[in-house]
Amino acid sequence: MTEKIPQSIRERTRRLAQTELTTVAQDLFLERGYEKTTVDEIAAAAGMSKRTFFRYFSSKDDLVIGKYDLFGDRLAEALDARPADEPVWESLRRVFDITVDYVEDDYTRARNDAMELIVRGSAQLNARYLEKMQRVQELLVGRVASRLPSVGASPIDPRPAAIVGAAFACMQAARLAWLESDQQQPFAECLDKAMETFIVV
Amino acid sequence: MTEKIPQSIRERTRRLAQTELTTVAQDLFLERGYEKTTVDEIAAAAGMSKRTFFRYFSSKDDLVIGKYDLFGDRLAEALDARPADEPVWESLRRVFDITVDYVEDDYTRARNDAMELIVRGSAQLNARYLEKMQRVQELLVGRVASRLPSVGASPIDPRPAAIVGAAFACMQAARLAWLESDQQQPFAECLDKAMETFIVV
DNA sequence: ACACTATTGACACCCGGTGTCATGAATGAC
DNA sequence: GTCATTCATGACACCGGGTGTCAATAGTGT
Repeated sequence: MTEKIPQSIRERTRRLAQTELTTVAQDLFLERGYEKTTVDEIAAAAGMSKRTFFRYFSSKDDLVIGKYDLFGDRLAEALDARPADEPVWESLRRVFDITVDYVEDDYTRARNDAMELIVRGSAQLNARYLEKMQRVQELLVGRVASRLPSVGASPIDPRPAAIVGAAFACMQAARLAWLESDQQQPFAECLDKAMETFIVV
Repeated sequence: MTEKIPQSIRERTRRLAQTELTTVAQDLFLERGYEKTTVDEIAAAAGMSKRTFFRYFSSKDDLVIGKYDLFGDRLAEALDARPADEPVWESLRRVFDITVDYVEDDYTRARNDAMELIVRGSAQLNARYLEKMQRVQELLVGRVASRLPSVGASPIDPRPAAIVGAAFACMQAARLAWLESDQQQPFAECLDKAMETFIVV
């Protein structure tokens, strides 16, 4: 009876080490930039060896953008929770409320924005980020397809992927506009404005 | 009178070496995959040293996706050539005719498709590809913004980026659908179907 | 106290990428 | 034709991200 919860102590210390590592790394990134900070330095600053760092994160990129792996699942879950007869575009907008809450949350905001800048500041990292987002989109495409009035004729329908991709494009655009406007108006409004540009047939 | 054309012999041999390198590399990539092929191997197969390889391509990725740098300029140029009073969505569709021609060209098709598979087969490469495409999009956003009936009120308008992003999402979706349907119907039809899903306000 | 297991660091190694330098070939001037 | 310049090349050493291996050690259960 030493293990009440499936992942206990070991797992918990692991999480601790990871968060410690990320905070230390963030400071270094903000200080001298992502690419000019070596894994050796991060590891040393956290009091461990490079080899051990790679036991906590599969890569240097993963330290920054690894968290987006859960993001996809959360979106998929949220989409499943929407009523089946709701127009897809509306469903997607509601699903993005997850992002809205996350982005507008005062508590995590400062750190998020910092990370956002780090990601945009490195081509390497930005590339990885976009790839992750593509993976996230793939999780949604199937679900959108099943909600679409299928036109049996066409062999493979490009529309589900187009709709999901367009929705993500709106979110990216909204996020960028929001960041560049110094958050004058709520992010939700930016997103609404972007998504209202399109009427989905 | 040894130099009729601004870039002659030197530049020409350079191009030759580059194409030689790419064909050799493609063969190796198709044989054992992108990531399992080292730059040393590519260079050796082309009869040169690794150091020389990097004088022809700035990176291993660049050998595969470097060509997309020109792509952005061509799209921007094509967009500039569209009538100013044409609806943007229509303009973008017409601009994408460049891609349509390229994709459907029988001569380059086999090689393109091979490259496409290589790119999709490597997370690393795919990430870089997406990043390049984002850069391409950035070239178009400003132009779209200037064509949009501007609503002076909003500080920074998310719509231009959203529109361009959505258009690219349509192109990606169409390309994927076309590839997966074994090119039964023309690519242009896939693209039309994807883009007709949206009405841009 | 003992055995077992997970974590760690040290080390060697691979690969992508860069700086440096000496060699050598093509080019141009005389 | 000779000489000097210029550019491409290869060899080499190096950096940083990432992995495999192994021995030492710490934590845990009995």
